[in-house]
This record gives sequence, C-alpha cells and structure tokens, in this order.
Amino acid sequence: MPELPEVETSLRGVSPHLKGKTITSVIIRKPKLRWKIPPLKRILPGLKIEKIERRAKYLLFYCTKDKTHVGILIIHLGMSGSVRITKNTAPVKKHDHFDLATGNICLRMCDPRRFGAILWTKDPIEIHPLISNLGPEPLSRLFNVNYLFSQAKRRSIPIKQFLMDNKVVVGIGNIYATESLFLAGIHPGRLCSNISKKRLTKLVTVIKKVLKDAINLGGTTLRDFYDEDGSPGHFQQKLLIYGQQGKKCSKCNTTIKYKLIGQRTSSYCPKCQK
DNA sequence: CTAATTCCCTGGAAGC
DNA sequence: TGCTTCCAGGGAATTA
Repeated sequence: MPELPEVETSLRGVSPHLKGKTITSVIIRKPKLRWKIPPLKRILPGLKIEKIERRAKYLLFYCTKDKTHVGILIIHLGMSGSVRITKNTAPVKKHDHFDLATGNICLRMCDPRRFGAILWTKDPIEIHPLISNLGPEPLSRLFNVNYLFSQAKRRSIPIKQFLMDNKVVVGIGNIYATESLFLAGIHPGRLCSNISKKRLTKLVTVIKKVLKDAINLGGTTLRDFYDEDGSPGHFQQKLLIYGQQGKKCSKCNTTIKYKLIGQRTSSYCPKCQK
C-alpha cells in the first residue's frame, strides 16, 4: 500500500529512465481505474518528459513541446498500484493497465484493485482540485511542531486519524501513522487536541525519521508494492507495531493490542503508548 | 466549517 | 478441493 516512502521510491526509480525523454507511444488496457483515463494516446506522443516530481502520493510528469509547458500527467497508485520500468516487448502481466513508452523503454503501471488514477491537466498543479487543498509535505520545514500544535488544538479526533488526514499532512497512511505513534509513545486513540506540545515535538521528529528510514530501505512491501525493477521494499522487516498485534512489544514485552480507530485497524502497546 | 459513514475494487487468507 | 466470507486500503462523496 503505497504511502509516501513507496511513492518516493517509485519516483527515484523511474525518473532516471524517463527524464528528458520523448514519449513515443501509450497503451491503455483498462479504460477506467478509479476514474476514466483521459485520451492520452492522442495527447502524449511527441511530448517530452521535462521532469518528474512527487506531491503527496501523486507522481507528476511535467510534459513539454519545443521547451514550452503543455501539461502534467498525474499518476496516483491508490492502494495496490505500482509502476515499473520494462522493455516495450516484455510480457504483459495481469493487471498491467497502462504503458507509457519512450522508444524501447516503457513505464508500466500495474494496479490489481484499481484504486489508482491516471489524469491529465494543463493547469498549474497548485490549482488542481486534488492538490490544492493538501497539507504540507511531512519532510518539509512547514511540517513542524508549531504547525502541528495549532492544527491539533482545533480538532477533536483521535491523533491517528488526524495524522492520516491529507489536509493536516500528506503521505502518512496506516502503516507510518501506526509506527510513528508507537515510537512517540502516544496512544493512537488519544484526542489530538489533548496532547502536549512537548509530546507533539517528539511526534514530529519520529515521523520524519520513520519516513526517511523507510525511503532508504525502498519502502514497505506487504502485498503489492514493488520498485521500478520489480523488487520489493524492505521496511516491513523493521515494523515494530503495525500488524504485530498478539506479539510482544519490543520495548517492554507487553502483548500488543489493536482496535478499530476511524474504521482502520490500529495496533499499539498498552504500556508504552498513553 | 467538522466529523462520521459509505463506497469503490479485487486478491489472498481464513473458515467450513 | 472448492466454495463463501472477510479484510486490506486512500480518499471522494454523502450525510448529519
């Protein structure tokens, strides 16, 4: 399930193969993922991929023609999507829904559950409706304790749901919210407005560390995530609390429990997290 | 505005 | 073996 580290891993894997290249062909095998895919066969060929960036969990392919900006291809991996670099001629696997080729090199998107999205916009990315209301990037300076404290005190939801809210901070899903709260010693069900500034300082620090560590290990592969080679990430071997219910806490040996918070399973150590 | 709930979709695991 | 049931998940849409 791609969260920020998995999308960042995808970006870093794919970008060197595609940056500066001209798109030669497009194949759409499944016309609709989360939404209908726009008529990219007619739009993209001949355009140059000027650069690829990530915002939240969106991959952004900036396309130009004769050095002039034309539009941005937006790819969201949903919960089961992945992109990889293949040869054009490589056999198509089940759920390979989309190809973008530059000569022999092909960006191929696979998405079994089809919660992903492929979109096209000519507008500046900041005004796109999916992007314009997003909170700050967690690895940026905008995401700091003063910001988090001011946001948290005007909301009344559990801290875990708060962290997973895109308007608060982007890119943090169930895995990294769960891990960060364990490392910060905060119970996932605690109301966000009821946490001291000191504890939120710790939380900001561990969120940044967990995300960076995961990026360095190529992300977390639980079911569907693979990098641009088709290799899995390795962060799942470092998971201390996510999915560990019933096992012993690595810090205090207490049995790890879990409960539903905001319709998501949330594991926690009842002794270490208050 | 916030918060709570439902829905989209399918593979894999568990239960019988 | 083969069925049925449940669960995972981001985030948009809907409702209160």
